[in-house]
Amino acid sequence: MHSAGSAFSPRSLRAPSAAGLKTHRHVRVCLPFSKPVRNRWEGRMQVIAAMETQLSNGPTCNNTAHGSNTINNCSSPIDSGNTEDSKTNLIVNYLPQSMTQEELKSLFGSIGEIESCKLVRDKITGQSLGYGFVNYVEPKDAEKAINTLNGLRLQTKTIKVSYARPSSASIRDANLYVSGLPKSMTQKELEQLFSQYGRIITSRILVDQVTGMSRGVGFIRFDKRIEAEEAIKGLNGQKPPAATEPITVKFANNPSQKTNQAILSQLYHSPNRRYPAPLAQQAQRFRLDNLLNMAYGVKSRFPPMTIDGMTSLAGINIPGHTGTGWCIFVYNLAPDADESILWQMFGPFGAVTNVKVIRDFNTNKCKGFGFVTMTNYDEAAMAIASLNGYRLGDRVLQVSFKTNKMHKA
DNA sequence: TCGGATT
Repeated sequence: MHSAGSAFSPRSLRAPSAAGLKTHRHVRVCLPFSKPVRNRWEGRMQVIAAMETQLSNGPTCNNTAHGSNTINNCSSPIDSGNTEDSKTNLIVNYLPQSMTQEELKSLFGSIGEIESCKLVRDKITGQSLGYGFVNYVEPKDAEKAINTLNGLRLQTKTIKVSYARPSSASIRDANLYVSGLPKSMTQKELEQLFSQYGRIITSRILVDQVTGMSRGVGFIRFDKRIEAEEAIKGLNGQKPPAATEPITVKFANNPSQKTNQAILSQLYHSPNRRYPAPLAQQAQRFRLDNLLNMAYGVKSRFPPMTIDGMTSLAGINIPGHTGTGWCIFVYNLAPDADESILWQMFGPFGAVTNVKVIRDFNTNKCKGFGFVTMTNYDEAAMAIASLNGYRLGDRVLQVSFKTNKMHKA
């Protein structure tokens, strides 16, 4: 966030460092004084100022890292001896979702002449996938771009600029999703665990945005797909050293899938939707109950605009409320229930952002319950009031806001 | 009978 009247904050730039890559994350920018260089900085600042003004603070979107440097990359003799790697082609990761190819070119063009520039987009939706490629004419400019733009803060993102690996089929689908990690495990320990299977390109442990604590899940991108396959064979279901629970290792979802799902969900809920869901008419029947509920003040009990402030400032717990919406517990689902039934049941009531059927790890059958996240309180309340007691097949569902208490004896 | 977590 920047103050009014100064769209550009110098602290969001990393200063160029004589030492090179890694030492200047918190160093203030010092403007060089020679005229051509100074103009470059000014040009870059204008671009960034324009972007920071133009790009609203929207929700953070998925990015994909395909680069060539791990975070604690120590340039090894093996790497530097590789003459096949391009010295002009860069991959830029963690771009703000709304940044266009033109803005990318403008930003990197302030360093030197660009041979080509490509922002990678989702094939179907055209949405940015948050990364792109910049190929310079001169290797010197590529190096300079890494030194001056890697780590640049744009919006809520810190961009990563590194040499791109040569495009190849063998490096595709080499990204792993890891869950069940001990909360105490560090990124370094995660890399140590996986490095026995190959060269790690990127690694990450996701953290809770409020507490900063590990969420026990993360990503490992290997250089080669076969390395990732071997890591799954070797580590999935295994206990890391000193861990009490086994970890799950599988191929990561494509980040564009979630975007597509969200878009489909939005289409589904658009006012112009022509074809109602199979259960919509049945759900409609319950809206009378909803009116009664509203008359009893269900909606006004938690004025939506104040919920976030209440929970964040006072730290109080409201059943079902999470940072991203209202979580609903659905009980008495059949063993063969799947996510689509939850979409069908809850979709007609409003914005559904997530559904989940909880399955047994071994049998993959539904354990009898699931969760639905809805954005708006009143729609979630309506769904609960309507669907609690709903007869699905030969089962009567129980639907309520999710609580924290465990019901196992 | 109240999870998993998808950068």
